[in-house]
Amino acid sequence: HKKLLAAKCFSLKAFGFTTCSPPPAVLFPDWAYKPAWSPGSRQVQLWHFLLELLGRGEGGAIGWGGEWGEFVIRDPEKLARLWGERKGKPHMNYDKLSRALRYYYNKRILHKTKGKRFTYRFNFSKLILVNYPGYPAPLFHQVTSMLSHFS
DNA sequence: AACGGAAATT
DNA sequence: AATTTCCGTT
Repeated sequence: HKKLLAAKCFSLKAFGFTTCSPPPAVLFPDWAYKPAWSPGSRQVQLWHFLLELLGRGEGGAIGWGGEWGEFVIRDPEKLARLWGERKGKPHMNYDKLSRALRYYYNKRILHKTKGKRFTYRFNFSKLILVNYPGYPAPLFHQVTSMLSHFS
């Protein structure tokens, strides 16, 4: 149960929040409270992880690009290594990580910037609506202001 | 490098 | 369900 709580706080971090002070019960949809073995439950998602690194300006492996929501993977194998460490998959590499990114195309979470090497783009509007249907309006504004980075 | 099918994993 | 693994094709 403690692990699930950590996952909730991590999701907060993914959107640029450093505390869990607003009650998690208000912030998270039902699936966040399901046990790990339950169908439909999840733990750390790849897009959480990417936003976490981008949010703290990690600098090395990944960084924001020029367009709205666009990001560039500067060191693909390093990013894969970090992701593998987070998920406990020591044999993770960019070939496999990028397959997971391509599965995001149909989910409307990500989009490829064609012609730009290692460059993808978040569909931020969909991201909030699709994954956090009951997102409270004040937090939505906090998220969008964090992302105004690009305006 | 990037794509996407297919099967396996958790 | 969300990847992970593998791999043939563009």
